[in-house]
This record gives sequence, C-alpha cells and structure tokens, in this order.
Amino acid sequence: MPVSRTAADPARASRSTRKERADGTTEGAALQLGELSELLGYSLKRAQLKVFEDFLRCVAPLQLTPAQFSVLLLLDRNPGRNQTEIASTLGILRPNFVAMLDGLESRDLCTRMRSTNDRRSHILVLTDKGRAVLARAKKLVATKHEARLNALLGPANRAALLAMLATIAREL
Amino acid sequence: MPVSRTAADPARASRSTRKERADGTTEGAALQLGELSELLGYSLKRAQLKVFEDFLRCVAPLQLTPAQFSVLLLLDRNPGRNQTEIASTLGILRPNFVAMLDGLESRDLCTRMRSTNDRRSHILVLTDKGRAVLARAKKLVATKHEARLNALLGPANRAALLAMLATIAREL
DNA sequence: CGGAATTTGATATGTTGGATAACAATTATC
DNA sequence: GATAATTGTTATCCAACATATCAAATTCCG
Repeated sequence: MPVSRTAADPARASRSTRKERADGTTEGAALQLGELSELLGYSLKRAQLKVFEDFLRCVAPLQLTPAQFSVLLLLDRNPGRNQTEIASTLGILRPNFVAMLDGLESRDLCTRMRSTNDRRSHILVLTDKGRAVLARAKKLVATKHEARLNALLGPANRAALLAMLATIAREL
Repeated sequence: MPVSRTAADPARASRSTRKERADGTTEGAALQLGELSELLGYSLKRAQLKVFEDFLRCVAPLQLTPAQFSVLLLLDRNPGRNQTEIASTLGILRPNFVAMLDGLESRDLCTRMRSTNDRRSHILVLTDKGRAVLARAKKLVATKHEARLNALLGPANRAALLAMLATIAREL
C-alpha cells in the first residue's frame, strides 16, 4: 500500500496552544456523527451490542450466551421437537446448530434422543440440570438484565420499543 | 457423539391423520416463542439483521456495506482526521480498520495522506468519487431504506425508536 | 413393491467480523 | 538523549455465519 501524497493536518497546523481548527472545532473534540445519528441501523447495531454485553454480564455466573439461553427457552416451551425445528425458528443454520448442541449436551443441559417414529431425527430434551439452569437464568435475566432496561427506559417505553422491534423483525 | 437413549415423538405418536399432539398443539405448527418474545435482546438482534439486510438491498447498486457507508459519512463530516480517530468513533479496532480502508482506497473512494505534522498518522480524505458515491448512497438510503422504515412504523414511532436505541447505546 | 427424491443430522470448508500481540517508525516525556 | 507512548500495520486467533456434500432414514410415486 504505497502512500504518495501528503497533507497538512488542519488540527496541528494552527499555531494556537488550544489547537483549534480553521472551522472552529477543537482538537481533541469528539467527532461529528452527522447523518449517522439519524441512521436507524447504526443505533440499532450499537444498542444491540450493548444489550448483549449486558446480558452476558448479568448471566455470567451461569455461563450462558444469548443464543444458548434462547435454545434452552425454546426446548422448555416446545418439547418433542427436533434439531431442524429448533434451529430454524431461531434462525440458526442446521450445520451450525450441531456444535452448539454439542456444547449444551456436553454440559448436560440437554439431550438428543433418537426419535422412534422417525429415526433420522433427534428429539431435543432438557435435562433436569438444564431446567434448573434455565430457571436460574430466567431469574437473572428478569431481575438484572431486563430490570436494567426497564429502569433506563421506563416500562411503557420498553414495551413500545419491543413492539416496534418485533414489527421490524416480522414485516420488514 | 454417541446417542444412546430413544424417545417416542409425541407428534407422530398420535394415530390421528392431522397429527395432533397430546397437549393439543398441531404437528406442523410454528413453535411457541414463549418468553423469547419478551426478551428485548432477541427482538433487537432480529430487527437489526433485517434492517442491515434491507440496507444492503437498497444500496446494492453502489456496493456499500453499512460499515463502509458509515466510514464515508464520517470522513465527509470530519476532514483531517486519522485512522485511529475514525475507527475508534465507529467502534472498529485499528487493526481491523486497515483492511477496510484498503478496500475503500482500492476503489478510489478515499485516500490516506501522510500528515506533515505527525508523520506517523494518515489523514483520511474522501476522493471526488468517494463524495459522489456517498451522495448517491445518501439518496438511496433516504428514499428507499429509511423511507421503508418510516412507512412501516410511522414518522413519530420511528423517531421514538431511534431515541430509545440511542439512549441504550449511550447509557447502558 | 421398489426405485427416485427428500429429509435429517453431520462433516468439511470458506468467509466475515471482531479481538490480541507484536513490530517499525515516529513522536512525546522527562 | 534515553525512555515511554502513539500510529499504522502484520500476523493470528476465535466466533458467527454460509455452502456443499454425505450417509441414513423416510417419503413419494409409478
């Protein structure tokens, strides 16, 4: 990568000690986000990262990622389903779901049981430990994670936010 | 991965032609999301994926990703900044920003110019082509992408959504 | 029935985004 | 002027995500 041209740095070109630019902006100042702050996708991504970060913190004692938590939740609510069904409703591709299940199964949180009706498929079952971990996780999520968001936004706003996100996820 | 135990599949264990389960749920029915639909992070992630997908579609003629678009926007609004400054305000790590800039520079959308004041740093500059592409991208984003979200949510809701996402990104 | 097509879980593999360590060149600090 | 810090870069590593392919089992259909 050859760099040929050079340019004077407007910031330091000024001989002021406070290093003020020609356009009046100050040296160490935060950059202008400009239209970026009006881009829904930008704030969406940033907010999502923060929320996942907080989720991981809150549920850290149980060592569960958001994706793993969603799998446990789904297994609990939908007994008798196979890998394809669980993976697809979570938007996980079947090949990638294999390693994920291996992880959960190796921690004895769930079990694959070969179906007697269709011996190709594995019925996914929560173990007792899986149910216990899920229960503890639910409590942590409710009392720490979601509570934090509730405090930040207020219950009404939080509900409105959730509704709009669901609309986008469903209808866009 | 040895699978030992087996289980009867509740769905097909029923001898009904409509394959109804013991719990009354029907065979091919969609799974119950349960508490998942109340998890903010879940809808957040799903909505974010949809929005990025739509962004890519709308701006496809220009071959710009959301991240690339955000870089061009930032370069336009903040002339005279170096790689570290641009990368860090976008949450991009400096090492990962190198390849990204290589891509933009190889397409002649921006240029690295060695600063005369601090010869370690590269001042990032939009090229004329970069400015032109950015202008076209802005138009596509406004008239196709954001317009779609506006139609889906309504202007007031869209604004409220944006405000809440910004709050989360800023204060969580 | 029986062969063809499909489905399921799995493997291999590739791509992309994101993270850390280390380095040379340059600048700042004391 | 020696030491420390900064900048861009390279080399890796890891996780998330995607595609092609496979064997086993099932379904479809003539």
